[in-house]
Amino acid sequence: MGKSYWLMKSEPDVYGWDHLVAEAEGTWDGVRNHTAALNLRSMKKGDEAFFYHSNIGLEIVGIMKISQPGLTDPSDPTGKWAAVKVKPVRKLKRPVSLKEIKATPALEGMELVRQSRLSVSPVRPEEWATIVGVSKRKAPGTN
DNA sequence: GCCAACGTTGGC
DNA sequence: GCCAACGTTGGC
Repeated sequence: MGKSYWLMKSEPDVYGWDHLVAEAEGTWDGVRNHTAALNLRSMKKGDEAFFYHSNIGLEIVGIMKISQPGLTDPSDPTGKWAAVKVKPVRKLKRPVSLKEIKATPALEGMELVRQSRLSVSPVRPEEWATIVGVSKRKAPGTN
């Protein structure tokens, strides 16, 4: 099966892109929502994920890859919740904001938009390509 | 099994 | 700070 794409949210004042880069490899744990956990369990090694800054920033800042899938959440004493390990791949040339995503017709079906509270969501290949494309262009309204 | 109350997340 | 969306809990 081919590579899948994901979007993972974190509050940057708690754990942001720079934290992940500083660590070189991070454990994505603490997810306590069944839909998000199901998505975590569906990840395969080598899958790629957008790193999204929630609450502060509200934008996709970088791309990471799943380095170790199928882990048990080390922060969960019951051992029922899932986790994965991730490595940073690259920072986007410029962040792509939620506002811009919502303003892009090709992205209005994204889980990020449809279910805003979901912290780990799938991204369709065409949506992934659209966002990467947008990140290579100049931000709207700037010169 | 239904549903009201409550808690949490996250955008605005 | 507010509120909508969603999930969980507990009374009945």
